[in-house]
Amino acid sequence: MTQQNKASKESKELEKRFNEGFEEMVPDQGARQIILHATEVFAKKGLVGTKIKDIAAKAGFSQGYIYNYFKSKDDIFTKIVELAAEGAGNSVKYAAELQGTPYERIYWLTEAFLSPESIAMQHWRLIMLQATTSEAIPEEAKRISKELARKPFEYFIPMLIEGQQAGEIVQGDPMMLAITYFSFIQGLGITRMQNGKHIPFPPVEIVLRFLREEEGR
Amino acid sequence: MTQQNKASKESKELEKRFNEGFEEMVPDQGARQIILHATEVFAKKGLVGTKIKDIAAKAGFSQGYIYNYFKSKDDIFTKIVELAAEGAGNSVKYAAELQGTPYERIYWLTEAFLSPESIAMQHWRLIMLQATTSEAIPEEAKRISKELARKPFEYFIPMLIEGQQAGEIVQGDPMMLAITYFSFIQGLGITRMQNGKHIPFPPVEIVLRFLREEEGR
DNA sequence: GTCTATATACCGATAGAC
DNA sequence: GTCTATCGGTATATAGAC
Repeated sequence: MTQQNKASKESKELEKRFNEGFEEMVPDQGARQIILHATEVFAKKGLVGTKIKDIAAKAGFSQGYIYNYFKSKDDIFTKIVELAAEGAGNSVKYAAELQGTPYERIYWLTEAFLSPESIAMQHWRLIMLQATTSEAIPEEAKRISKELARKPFEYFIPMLIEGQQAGEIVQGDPMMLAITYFSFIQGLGITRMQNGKHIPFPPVEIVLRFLREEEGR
Repeated sequence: MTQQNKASKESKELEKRFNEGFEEMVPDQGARQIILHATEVFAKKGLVGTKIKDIAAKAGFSQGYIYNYFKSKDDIFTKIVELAAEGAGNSVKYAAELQGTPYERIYWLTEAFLSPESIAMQHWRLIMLQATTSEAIPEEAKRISKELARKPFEYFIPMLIEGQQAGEIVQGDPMMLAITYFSFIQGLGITRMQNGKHIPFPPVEIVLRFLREEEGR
């Protein structure tokens, strides 16, 4: 009766992939802790609205101690942007490598993206959003987000083309369809963040209907 | 060949409606000027990232002079949130009143929302986004945005239901479909803001496919 | 009317104490 | 290792000059 109660094991795997590489990219345990807390605060208050004190308080440190791990607030933010962009790319890459038809793989990916459980993913997304829309952002962070934002497309578009050839995906410019897809996902993610888990939310089938080749044609 | 080159006259009318009431709600000419410029800066830098100096410079005033029109930065921001929320409601309301089938009216509305010409509308939307996602926002602004955010739904949902009865719109919980619709629009609007006019963008037909009742069923 | 100058406060980053 | 104290810079809002 209700929407997707149990996520497929594939989508759960994808969620995990999103965070893979975190340990390697940030070897220090304390730094990871700070990043986790900082992500939450940045997502809610923005870069400028976030005070080092806020992050320190959440992480259980004093204000000054943060500077033993990072040399500036911008530094923390930039690192998070890097991790988030990397993670998004990895999810799509892994989805592309799964066993299944193109539509099935896109289905699992969508399921992972929209899962209400993956709060972390929603936070990353809000930070990426700031990195790409706001001007009050360190140049380095903008550069990274621009550079890495292409990765998801690189892996997604071949899946679309494959699906078009198999007659599963609607015809049309694959780049345009990919842009539409990620815009949709972004919009739904934001709605999730704004309203929490308990509003009516579309099942994956509805979200992907714009991509689906109609059987009756 | 390319996507919607000429917008329908209906959608242009809707864009205008978005700004209607601006003069009445902000009678003072100088205040309107400041709001227009402030909207742009807030959209790009966020509330905290925006300095009164930025707004003043754009409006051609000295920093201190702004305070002859508004008593604080929060005051300006809150006013903008109010105007934006009101405008969004008015667009949908007017769309619901147009002559045409439910699907046609939703089509025109979507056209208006996605028009690359209506930069102002995209700016309003980014500010509404901040008002609803950020914690570093005056309480009053949050209250207003929460209260007025329901208006678009009030006018949109009856159109959906009418369309369902006419067999134009897919079956399913109208609230869920409306949430999906506005999420989609929001996501596409953000993509527009991030990338400008010159990336591949879906025509309205593609965007609305998830709402369309399939003929072949 | 509009600008300049300033008081007040806050925050980021450093340096030094324990 | 972790915290406290502080310096310097910057922004808001006001008050007074022209």
